[in-house]
Amino acid sequence: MITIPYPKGHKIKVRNKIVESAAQAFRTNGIQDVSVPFIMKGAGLTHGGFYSHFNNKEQLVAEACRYAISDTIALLQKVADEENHPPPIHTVIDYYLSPYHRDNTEMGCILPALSGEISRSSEEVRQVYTHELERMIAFISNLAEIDASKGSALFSTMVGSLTLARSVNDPELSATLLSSGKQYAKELVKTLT
Amino acid sequence: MITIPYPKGHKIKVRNKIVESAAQAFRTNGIQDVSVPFIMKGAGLTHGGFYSHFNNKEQLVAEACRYAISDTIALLQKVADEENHPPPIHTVIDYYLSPYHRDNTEMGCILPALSGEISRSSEEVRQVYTHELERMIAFISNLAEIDASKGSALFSTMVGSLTLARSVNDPELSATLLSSGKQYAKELVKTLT
DNA sequence: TATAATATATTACGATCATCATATTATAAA
DNA sequence: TTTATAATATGATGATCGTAATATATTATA
Repeated sequence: MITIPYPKGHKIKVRNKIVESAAQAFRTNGIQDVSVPFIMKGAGLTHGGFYSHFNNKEQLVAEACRYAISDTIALLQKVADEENHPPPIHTVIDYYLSPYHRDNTEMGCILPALSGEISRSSEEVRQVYTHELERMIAFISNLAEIDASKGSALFSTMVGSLTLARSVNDPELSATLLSSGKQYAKELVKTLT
Repeated sequence: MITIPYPKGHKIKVRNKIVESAAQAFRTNGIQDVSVPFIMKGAGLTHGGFYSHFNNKEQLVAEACRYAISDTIALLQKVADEENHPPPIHTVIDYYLSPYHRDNTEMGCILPALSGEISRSSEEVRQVYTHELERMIAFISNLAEIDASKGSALFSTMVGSLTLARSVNDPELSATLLSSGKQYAKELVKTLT
């Protein structure tokens, strides 16, 4: 009676591809600068089918943010597990404030790229963003073995340094922002009460 | 022979009003979300005359950034001069990471609001932005009596804390981001080498 | 193979954008 | 008061956006 015209799970897979495409595009070009047709093309589709997957662009923004931040936490966890010599939090700080992470925004943390725009987004999007940021701060605090208050200051330093390092034109200033951010972040972990 | 139909300095005054209108609008709503007609309306004009003042929107963005950051440095200088009891840098940190500054973006520092978008702007805009950020870091370093490297870490912490505090939905987390940012920024000034 | 149902593509709509061409207004000088 | 011209307004253009309606393509089942 009931026929299933496409393979089971097909739509979910396509939907995930759209979210992945959006997450990558948003990190590179912001939210407002990325159009629905562009996102759909990135997922190998045309724009028409978009609204059979999402109610509107805002809903996709929320899902893409959740996906991107979860993805970054998982990546940082992997980075922390890789090296055993320095404290794991040092490895994560070094990665987060590396030239590689600065220069490859499409694969990197979404927070420095989008926090400004998120402040002006819908409550739905901010709700998701808040929850994921809480998870990120918990992850960082746990890794550094500090409380959440200190952890939020640590992560703020990391985000601020990366944000500014990406915004400037001068390679030397950008390098200074990264390295001084690294140094202070590490000292913050052990020095401050 | 040569007649001057409008009062001397009239056009410059109007041009400045456009830049002020843009600076305020960009801080509140970002660059891409603010249209030329909207900016012109904010200056009491219609959109048509825009291109007799500026070659394009990008040029206005650069000028508005320069204006806004200079304006903020001047404001912070005033804040520093107001109170004499605590070290001036503490007064500035307290102001920068206050709920008032977080909640009144249209009058506040442009850097947390726009750094993400600036990363994806033209070289012309990034050039101006870089120069003004250098001035800001010099101002902060001088006020805190620390070197520019440490000053850039300090300012990164301030920017990161304010950016994240503005992006989240939860008042408690936002307050934590502000207060822990304040605390560690102050400790950074005196503690770290 | 034919059918039914669903996923995707094509096309269209109204809005808004940056930009530009042209018309109108305002005012200093004659 | 008239005139010349700079400053501003009006209106238009082509592009692109988010969104929706409709047509086509796809494939598990009968």
